Amino acid sequence: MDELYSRPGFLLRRGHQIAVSIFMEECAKIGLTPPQHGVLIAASQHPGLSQSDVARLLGFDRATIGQVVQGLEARGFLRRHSSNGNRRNKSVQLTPKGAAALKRAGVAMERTSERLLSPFSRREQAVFVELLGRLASRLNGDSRTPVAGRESVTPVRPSRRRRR
Amino acid sequence: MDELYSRPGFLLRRGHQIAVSIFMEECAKIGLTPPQHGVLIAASQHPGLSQSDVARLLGFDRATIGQVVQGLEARGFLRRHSSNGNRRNKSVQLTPKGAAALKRAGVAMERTSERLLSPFSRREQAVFVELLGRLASRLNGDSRTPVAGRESVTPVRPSRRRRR
DNA sequence: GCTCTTTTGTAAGACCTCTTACAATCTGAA
DNA sequence: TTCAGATTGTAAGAGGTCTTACAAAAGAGC
Repeated sequence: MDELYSRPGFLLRRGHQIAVSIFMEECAKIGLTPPQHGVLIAASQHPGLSQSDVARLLGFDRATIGQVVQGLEARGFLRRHSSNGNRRNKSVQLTPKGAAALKRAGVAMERTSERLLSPFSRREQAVFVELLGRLASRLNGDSRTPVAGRESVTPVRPSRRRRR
Repeated sequence: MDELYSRPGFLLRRGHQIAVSIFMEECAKIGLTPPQHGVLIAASQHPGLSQSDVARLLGFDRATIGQVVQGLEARGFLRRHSSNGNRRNKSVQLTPKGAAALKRAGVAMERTSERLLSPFSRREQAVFVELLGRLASRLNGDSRTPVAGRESVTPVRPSRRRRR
C-alpha cells in the first residue's frame, strides 16, 4: 500500500482533494466551489468572453463550463447574452452580485493558498509551486482539456495555423 | 489570470486532471479508472477488507467506494460476501479476472508515474514527491475524507482510543 | 456565392465525489 | 443485561468532469 501512497498520481489526487476541502471550508459562507470561482475570475478578467473561451482559459471542457455557468446564472452571479456579432457564442458577464461574491472569495482563496503551503518553509513553498507549475505547463498537452492562455483566446487575427 | 495560474489550488487541480488523463490513456485497453484501480490494489493487499476499510485506506468516503465496488463487481473483478462475523460488513475479494486486470494495470501505473515526473530531473523528482507527500500527510486531516493507514484498519485490538 | 470544415452550445450518458439520512447492526458501559 | 451511541452499507441528491452526438452558425477556399 505504501507503494501506492508514494505514486505521484495518488499524491496529486490527495492534494487536489485536500485543496478542494480547504477551499470549501474557507468559502462556506459564500458558497462557491473552485470551478465556480474560476468562472467568476475569468468573467471578471475578460468581460464578455464566450463560454468556450472560459473553458479554455480554465482548462475545462465546454460541457462542464456550460453547466457551471448555468448554475451561476441561476444564482444571479452572471448573465449570458448571445448577441455580440457571433450568434453561436454566449458571452458571459458578471452581475454586481457576482462581483461582490468574487471579492469576498478573494479572502478564501488567499487563506486556502496559505494553508496548502503551510507544511513548507518559505524556500520549499517556492520550489513546490515552481515544480507543480512546470508539471502543469509541460504536460498541459497531455490533459484532455488543455489550458489555452489569453493569446489564443483573444481573436487578434487568428488567420495563422492552416492545415489542421 | 496569471495570479490564478500560480495558486497551489489551481495547480493541484491541473496536476490531478493531467494525472487522470494520462492514466486513462495508458489504461485504455484495460478500462480502469484510478479509483477502480485503487480499490483493486486495496483488495489485493488486504483480502477480505470491508468496504469502509477500503474507503479509509484510499481516502474516499463510504458512498463513493460503494459505487465503485458495485461497478467492479458487475464487471466480475471482485465479489462481496457479508459473512465474516459482522453482519454489517461486506468484505471484498478479488476474482482471478480482477487479479489479472490489476496485474496488467501495473504497467499503466508505472508509465503514468514516469510521464508525470518527466518534466523533472532525477533530483527534482525526489524533491517533488517528497514535498507532495508531506502536503498530503500533514494536511491529511484537513481533507473531508482522510486516509487512515493500515494500523487503524486492521483490527488488532482496537480497544484504545476511548473518549470520542 | 457555395461547399467543406470547424466551432459553439447543449443534451444524454458514464463515472467520480461528497452530504445527509436511514435502517440494521455492533459496542461499550452502567 | 440492557441500552445509548457508534459503525456499516445504501439511497437520494447536488455538483463536477469527461465523451459522444447534434443542430446551428461561422469560416476558408474554390
